[in-house]
Amino acid sequence: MERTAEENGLKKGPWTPEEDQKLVDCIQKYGHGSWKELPKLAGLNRCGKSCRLRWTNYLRPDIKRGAITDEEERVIIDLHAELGNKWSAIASYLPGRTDNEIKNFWNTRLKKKLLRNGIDPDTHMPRTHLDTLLPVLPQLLSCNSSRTHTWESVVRSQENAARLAKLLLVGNILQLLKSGTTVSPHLPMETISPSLGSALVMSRTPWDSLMMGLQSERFTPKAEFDTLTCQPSFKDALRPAFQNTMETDNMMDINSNKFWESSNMYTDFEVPDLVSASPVCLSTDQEPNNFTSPDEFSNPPTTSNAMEDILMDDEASNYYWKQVLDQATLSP
DNA sequence: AACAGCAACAACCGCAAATCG
DNA sequence: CCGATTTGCGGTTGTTGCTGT
Repeated sequence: MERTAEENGLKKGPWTPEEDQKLVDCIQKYGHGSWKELPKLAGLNRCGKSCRLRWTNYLRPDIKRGAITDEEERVIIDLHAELGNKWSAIASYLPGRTDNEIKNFWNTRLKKKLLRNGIDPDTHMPRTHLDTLLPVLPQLLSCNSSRTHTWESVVRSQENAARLAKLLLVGNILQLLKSGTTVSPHLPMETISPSLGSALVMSRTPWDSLMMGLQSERFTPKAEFDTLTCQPSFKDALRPAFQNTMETDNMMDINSNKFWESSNMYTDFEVPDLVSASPVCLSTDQEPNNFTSPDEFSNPPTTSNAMEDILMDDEASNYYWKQVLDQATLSP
């Protein structure tokens, strides 16, 4: 059993220039056939493990000094999307860079950079949490250009808001499924998004046109994210669906950029964490839903198959939901 | 000037795979 | 083949230096 350096009375902590020199001299003279034996040969009061790390991460002559370049950054992002946290594998593509350096660079900079741009650093996909919708819903509901809100126009606004909610729901489900998380259609809606359940049941209108947008290849989340520029093209991904669902009369034109620019939806937007599909998250103390639905819609189903009730509500959408879920389940 | 907060980086630890006897 | 030892990897922690108050 390996004992720690402390247990062996060996030195820990930062290396001194003298120690570095001893290590370099020793390796130049004898090589590093056995890291275990090397400290004795070099006259160092360090464990072999510490010597190896110091050599591979800092003293090796082929170490590339200086900041990681933009090009290297691009490579790291791409390889991470491909390989995950296989730092040594990623490092093998970047001559002179160590796995430790890349790992640190990822954890301290790239991770934050991706998060700032609304990208989940684990999945490299846009973070389409359903609750991102909530700040937008009031705007959707109030974006009628006319000052006089007819009941019909209000209902229509709400229908479109619900459509947006559903669209984001699909994106979230796809993301969860593709990331390997199992989502049962029998889970209550609150499991997926406690705050959005009531919003989703507001409208029970057919939304086949929404699905047309979804089915368009442009929706594929990964294809919509430029890993190099870290710019999610979330807007463009959603646009096809809205071209079909949004009415131009009394509604802000979804194509005019006015909505997107003012909604702050994907720029400088603080994107919350992905919701977990785990029943652990089935708490009732979630943030209150700041969306007030009309009375007739204010009783979201609470039974165990509530989600199924909602998603499979009408025949038109039933077929599409099954397709979407099947597709997502089959995807690697 | 002193302090707190934060980011960046170096180094350590634990575990698992590979190698050795 | 099997247990012990070594090596490699990834996650985490500790230290240092910078910046803002």
